Amino acid sequence: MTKHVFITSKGQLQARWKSAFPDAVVRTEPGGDRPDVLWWANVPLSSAELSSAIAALPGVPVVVLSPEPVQEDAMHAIALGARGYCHSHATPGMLQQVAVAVTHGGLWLGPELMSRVMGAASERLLGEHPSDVDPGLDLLTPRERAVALEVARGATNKEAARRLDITERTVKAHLGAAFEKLGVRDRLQLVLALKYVPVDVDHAA
Amino acid sequence: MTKHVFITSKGQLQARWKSAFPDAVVRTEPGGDRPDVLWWANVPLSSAELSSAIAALPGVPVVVLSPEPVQEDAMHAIALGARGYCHSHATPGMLQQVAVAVTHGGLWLGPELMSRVMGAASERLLGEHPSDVDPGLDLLTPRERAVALEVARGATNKEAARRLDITERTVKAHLGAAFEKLGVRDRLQLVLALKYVPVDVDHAA
DNA sequence: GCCCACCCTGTCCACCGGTCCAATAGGCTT
DNA sequence: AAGCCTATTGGACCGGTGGACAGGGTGGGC
Repeated sequence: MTKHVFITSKGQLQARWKSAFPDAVVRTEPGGDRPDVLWWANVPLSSAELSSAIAALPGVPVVVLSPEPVQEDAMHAIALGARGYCHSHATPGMLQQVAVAVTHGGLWLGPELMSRVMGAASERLLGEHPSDVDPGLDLLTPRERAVALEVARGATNKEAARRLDITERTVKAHLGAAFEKLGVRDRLQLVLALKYVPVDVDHAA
Repeated sequence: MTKHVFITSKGQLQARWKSAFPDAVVRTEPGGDRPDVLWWANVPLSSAELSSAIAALPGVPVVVLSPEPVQEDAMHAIALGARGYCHSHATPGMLQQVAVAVTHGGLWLGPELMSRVMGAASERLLGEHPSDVDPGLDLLTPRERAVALEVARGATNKEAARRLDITERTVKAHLGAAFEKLGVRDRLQLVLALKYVPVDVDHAA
């Protein structure tokens, strides 16, 4: 059975935690035994205390709970080795999700933070060389490509039609072909699929 | 029950995957239905295919499997939105661990990569942050931001509603508010406003 | 207390977007 | 000549989308 230990200076929200994990233990200091998940609700966030707590329990995932999530706090926590960062008012179900994720080796951050962290890490590690990502634009015919680029700039079908001097119907035809070739279902996903291409391409009428 | 779909160009290692997930399905293309986890064993790694596969299944965690893990490949996968990166020769037990972590909202990377990614993200986000924050996201309320991010991943209103556990109507409300605040007219331009800074609106007129 | 911002939901409706059914015409390969 | 790809357009269909009215609930500030 999974053992959960909550560290908190003030005794807040214990009811909610107990609801999520009936066997949870609430403490004011990370002493003694070895939990399966250590929930760090000790506000304000002290880097020193948190890092020593994490260091003292190698292999034990530590999740930081914050009453009002701040991305910068989250980044500090991650930098110190925390495996999760979550709203302390999260629902019991959410806490259970987090627990499952981190006890299985995962990092849990919440959608917004997660995408930000992943984006930042890629930027940092991939750096200047965006590498040769094949854009998929090569798969398209010239006309399909032109339409796709118009759409990727945020144009409606009607606007693209006017700019390319064709009917809206034709725009739809080319777009449909592009969807098919790129394996996407709508214009927004087409833009996402084209996102990773340097947009220096000029679109001449 | 969790449904696992493995995408692979050559049919390798299926026995091991079947061992981990007896109900797994192996395919050569990410077509049709909606799995709970999409395992991407399609080597060599094609950014376009992977990104469109990820975009086509918003909300479905995608885990990339590699016969010989390369950190750079892993970073590309992460940058494209994969929720995990793992050795394709991993034991069934390990794969199950990964599956559990990602299906519960986690990111699974393996200890070494994980610490590297987290370190890089911290450096990038804490170190020097020359206003690299999206200027638009700050204008939005937390809920509007969450909806906007779902939409920015290619989700429809309905899908965003399901993921955020609200009605489609509420998604529209938040989305409409986001449009208003960011001065855009539709979801596609919202995505452009969030991703790109240099938005030349010359053809909005 | 009242006001306000935020969050959530509802109905109605016009429009847009994507896909189905076609057709015509030019260029290219076989 | 036959066959295929590309480009172009038409009509019709229907679901997704966005705006325009609504409202109700909560929590914080004055």
